[in-house]
Amino acid sequence: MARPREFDRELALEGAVTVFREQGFEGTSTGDLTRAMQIGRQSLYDTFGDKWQLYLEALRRYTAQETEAHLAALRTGPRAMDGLEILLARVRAKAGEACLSVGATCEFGRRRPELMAIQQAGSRTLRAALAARVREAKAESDVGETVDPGEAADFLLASISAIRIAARGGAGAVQLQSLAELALRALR
Amino acid sequence: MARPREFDRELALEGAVTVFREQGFEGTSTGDLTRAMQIGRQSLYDTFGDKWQLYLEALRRYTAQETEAHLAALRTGPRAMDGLEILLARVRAKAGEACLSVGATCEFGRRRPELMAIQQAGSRTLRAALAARVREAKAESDVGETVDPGEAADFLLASISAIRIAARGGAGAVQLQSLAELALRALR
DNA sequence: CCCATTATTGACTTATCAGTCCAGAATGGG
DNA sequence: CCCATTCTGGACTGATAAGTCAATAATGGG
Repeated sequence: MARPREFDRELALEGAVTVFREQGFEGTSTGDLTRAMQIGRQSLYDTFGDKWQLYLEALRRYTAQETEAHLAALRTGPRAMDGLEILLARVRAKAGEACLSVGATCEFGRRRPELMAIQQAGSRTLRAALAARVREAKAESDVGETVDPGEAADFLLASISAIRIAARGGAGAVQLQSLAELALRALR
Repeated sequence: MARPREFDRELALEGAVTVFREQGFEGTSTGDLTRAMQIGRQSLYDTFGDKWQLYLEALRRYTAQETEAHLAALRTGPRAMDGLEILLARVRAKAGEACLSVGATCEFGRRRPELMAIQQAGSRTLRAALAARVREAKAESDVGETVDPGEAADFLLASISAIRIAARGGAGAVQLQSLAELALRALR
């Protein structure tokens, strides 16, 4: 048999995610990547194809993990509104590191269909879960009757981005909290 | 006397702003710049220093213009709340082109002090004007009594970014409108 | 009309980038 | 213990990047 690879593929990918989050695609060199991933240049190309494929895979991984974490937070009870609050609390707590999804959107806009597809796959399920939770919260009278759950879901997704950008721009924990509070206030 | 320059400095700068907005700093080559600015390579370096200096000046110009436009919208009456609505309407209408400020924040975070300084200079005056207007709207009972004007101002700034990111990600006019409506609803 | 001065143009330099090649090292089934 | 296979690391390549240089063109005060 052949020599087994010395590095952990998932661990390496995680390293790539970290660099791409901080520096974006264009701002990251293959040297940055091999250093962060702790693998050799050739291993990178053998394992992931090229820089762009690696970026796509990093985004896929990031999106999947992030979506999962959001869904888990959202499930928190007892009331649906608790889930929404916990979700935003998590976003605030993790806002110190840049969001790869926001970064990708800023960097490429709608120019890369493959990118759009990955983004939308993640946001669709999240949006649906958010809308469902808003509907519950409405039934529990924590959300106003005139609020459309779909619109609210989009608004919450946008608010998550807003909190993350604010953090990247230097907003402190207190400010992020008031952003989250006001976002939820919009649903009352 | 010497030969006068053949191009309009301000017009050239506007061209630079356009490219940087769409492609970011790292994503823009000097070739992209000279093409968009309609000037020669040497003229670019003679007039603006280097790519980074040009980026800073583009951001300064963009921020100044954008701040001015926001302030003008904000002044609209008769009620203070009208100013806020008009401001967000303008943001929605212009969201087709990327925001250079959001782009800079995503691309560089808090890594470049010069960049931070330019950003903050613009957002300080805008934040103050927003807070003042919220205070007025409060007096006119269009904004809830428990709302802190400073926090509301930060929230509105964040919402502006959110609308722009949503648009860059492909959100349509209808969706942007509901985002703006919900943002204002938070102040009620 | 001349010439000091500045603008323009395109060729040039140096560095870095993404991606490839190759030689050597490690593995484990036979 | 051998060797087909696969991994690894460093040297290499071609392209493109930012930034400079030098030769030429245009201007207008003297």
